[in-house]
Amino acid sequence: MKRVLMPFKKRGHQHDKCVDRAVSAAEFRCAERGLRLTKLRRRVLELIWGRHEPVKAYEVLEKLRDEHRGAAPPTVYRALDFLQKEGLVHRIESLNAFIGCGEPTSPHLGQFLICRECGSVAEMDDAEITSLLAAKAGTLGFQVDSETIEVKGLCSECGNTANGST
Amino acid sequence: MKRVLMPFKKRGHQHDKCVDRAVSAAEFRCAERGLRLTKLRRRVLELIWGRHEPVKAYEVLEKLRDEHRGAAPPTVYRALDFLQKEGLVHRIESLNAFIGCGEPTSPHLGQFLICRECGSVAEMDDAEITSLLAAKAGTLGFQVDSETIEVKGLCSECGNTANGST
DNA sequence: ATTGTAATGTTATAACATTACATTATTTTT
DNA sequence: AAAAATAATGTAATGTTATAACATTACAAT
Repeated sequence: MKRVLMPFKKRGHQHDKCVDRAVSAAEFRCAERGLRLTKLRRRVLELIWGRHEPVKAYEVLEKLRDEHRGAAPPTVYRALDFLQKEGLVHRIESLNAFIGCGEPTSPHLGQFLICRECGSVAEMDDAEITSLLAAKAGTLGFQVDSETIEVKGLCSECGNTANGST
Repeated sequence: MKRVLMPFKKRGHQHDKCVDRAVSAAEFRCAERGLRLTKLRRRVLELIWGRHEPVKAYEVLEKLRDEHRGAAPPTVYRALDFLQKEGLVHRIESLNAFIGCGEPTSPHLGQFLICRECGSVAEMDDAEITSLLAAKAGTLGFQVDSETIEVKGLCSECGNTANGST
């Protein structure tokens, strides 16, 4: 019942590590479930993990094309569908973009905090929020299946350095 | 600090009333703010209020064209931008669609409950949810500007009649 | 070897949204 | 009332995001 699946990352952190961790986790998940993390899928996952910001499908496509002639929209969207279904990436609905999942253990929906300045995203999966929302929905007789929660604002790093200090 | 801005509506309710109320509210809001609810904007608002379900921009466009030759995508999107900015309609990000605001007093973001069976939508604006979310975001040093909350599930009417009773 | 299934290739198009610039309508200023 | 300024709309083109439809290839199971 962890709450923060992916915090905001500092500029200049060792990002290779993040990508490696994500790919290893994906390999483990797929092995566990008897699924194939093909070269294509792995590469799309890496490209999504290029930054801690949402990445667009057509950006992935463009990069993919540099190394894989014949890549087309379905190539990317299929890989993304697979990765999403397995909980390895999330779609950010309000941006039409995708981001690597901070903790691809079991598929889940997260709550996303999106910085309006730097674009970075943190992922939470907070049970209190989910259950409060379910309770409130319940008062209207609504049974919740899934939730999309995307919050925009200012991350700590951008908030601190904004037109003020030092 | 009302919580339910628009409940689920029964099949067969007097929907004309809903539309009239929405248009009147819009007229009032615009008068109050010195804005022009032009014929076009009013008509787009009516078309969005055609159902208690999200309506797509190109659906509006198609209907508009029946009565207004020369309607084009910008015609619709401009009207929708205006209506959104004034808090008269909301955009449902996860559906690329729009829905009339249940209580267009002051602009706000709502929390939307979307039935997977019948497609109807209820709108809440629950301060507890908003403040819990802000508090949780705060623990990560994140300042919330705005939130997108869209929940999918089963409304009471569909839940009751689903493959079970009677 | 044959067959079944999953994955990918390929072409085309659907669906959603914006840019850019011309024109018209309305309000404000003189 | 005329001129100027502003707001709204018309129009054409284009940009962006996503899927449909069908062919082919890779891999696994028998």
